[in-house]
Amino acid sequence: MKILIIEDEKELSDSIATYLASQSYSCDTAIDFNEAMRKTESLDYDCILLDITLPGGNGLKILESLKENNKNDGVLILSAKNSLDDKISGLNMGADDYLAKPFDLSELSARIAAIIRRKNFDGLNIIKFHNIEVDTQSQSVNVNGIPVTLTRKEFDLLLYFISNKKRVISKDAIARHLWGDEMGGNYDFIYTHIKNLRKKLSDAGDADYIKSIYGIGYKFSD
Amino acid sequence: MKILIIEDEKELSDSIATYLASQSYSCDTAIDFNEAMRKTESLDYDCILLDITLPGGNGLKILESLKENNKNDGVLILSAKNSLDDKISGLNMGADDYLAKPFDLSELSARIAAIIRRKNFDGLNIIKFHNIEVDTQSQSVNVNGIPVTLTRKEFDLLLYFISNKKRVISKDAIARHLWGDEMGGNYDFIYTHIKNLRKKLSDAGDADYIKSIYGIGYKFSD
DNA sequence: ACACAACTTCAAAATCTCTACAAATTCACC
DNA sequence: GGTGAATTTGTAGAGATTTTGAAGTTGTGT
Repeated sequence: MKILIIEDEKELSDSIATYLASQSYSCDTAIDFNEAMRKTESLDYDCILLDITLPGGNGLKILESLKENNKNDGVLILSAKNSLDDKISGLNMGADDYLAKPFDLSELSARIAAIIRRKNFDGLNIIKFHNIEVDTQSQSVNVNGIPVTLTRKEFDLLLYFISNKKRVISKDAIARHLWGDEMGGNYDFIYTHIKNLRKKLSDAGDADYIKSIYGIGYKFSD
Repeated sequence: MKILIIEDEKELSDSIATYLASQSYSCDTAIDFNEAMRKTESLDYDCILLDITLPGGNGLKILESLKENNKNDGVLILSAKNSLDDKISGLNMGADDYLAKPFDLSELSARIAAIIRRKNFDGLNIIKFHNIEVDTQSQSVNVNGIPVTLTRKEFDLLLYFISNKKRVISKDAIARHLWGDEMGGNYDFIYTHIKNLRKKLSDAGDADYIKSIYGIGYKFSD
């Protein structure tokens, strides 16, 4: 799960990132308006932590732009202002939740989990594709009723494929989704994880739904 | 056994918590709608005491959300209103029992015990998994007919595993179930208790049903 | 206050996963 | 078909997680 922390107080931002990393989220950070716009435009996040008061522009603009572009990243607003006004305008603009500073990291994490749950699965935890069932809560996968144990990266990969099924996904998008945006143009680990995932799925009697698109990436479909 | 007390009168909430703690339940509290939603979403309780009239939202909404998410926490409704209406709508929505304020703490405790008994064991006190028999009343365990004495944490752990058999359980879920939600990201005690539990079970001639899921948690199955 | 049991903390060893690199294969284009 | 680039596959070492044994702390009953 990828999270973007938009927050200008570097210390706070770092401590959030460290904590969320320990909860096995991968985090990017943005410290001003421009960096935030750049990252939200080019990448998809499962959840964005958005500080309203930001150098270079109002944080609500970022929210607005997300909605205009039909992105459906979850948004959790962080703000020192505990004013009802901010809360209301944020939620009206489509933010998913609001948290006033200062807050507990454990509370933050609980709310992020709630947002991601709601956003992705409409209250359900099981996503299916043909004979593959992915339970996002228990992080378990069944194929033809047979339980298949995947490693974390394999699970993330399969989940990403399934939630983008029938669409072509670039290796770059996969890389950024699973590892964040700081990585050279080396896709060796994608190749390896895909190989392992393919093997585990086919061992469970599955057709190979992971189609390679030469020069571009992959597509998950039948 | 974990109990959540959703009640905005802090004094009442505290006295319930103190009393139940003396009966060796572990209690969390929530004083308004949002806190209650957060805790019921992220944690599993054996029984939830639910005050209907709550700042921030109607308590019945919480009940509704529990049912939608297929949680099976037991629910005991507390309300000052002794009106038939409230009682009926609560029970219709799947609450397990109803208690009008003011009430005796001893009566409350008796009803909680009844709910937990019903919920977990359908009137029976013995849960089985293959050659393991867990008697929840006497807190005793038999493996292949041989009595095995477990400590309380070990017993809780085994009970949690058995009642969630064949599902992957995150270390986090285990931690929250056995210790509540205030704990850092340290799982050393889980490791130790699992080690001890495994040893006692295998000493009694059991296969190791406790499977480790690397990076996630455990699964109790064959 | 004492003894005993239960629980937690700590650190090492064992195990598993991820990444990096290299060889073999496949693909698109000529 | 030949060629170079891209992908697949195999393997080993680095890194992270879990297991384990043991020591330290807390709690309970007498």
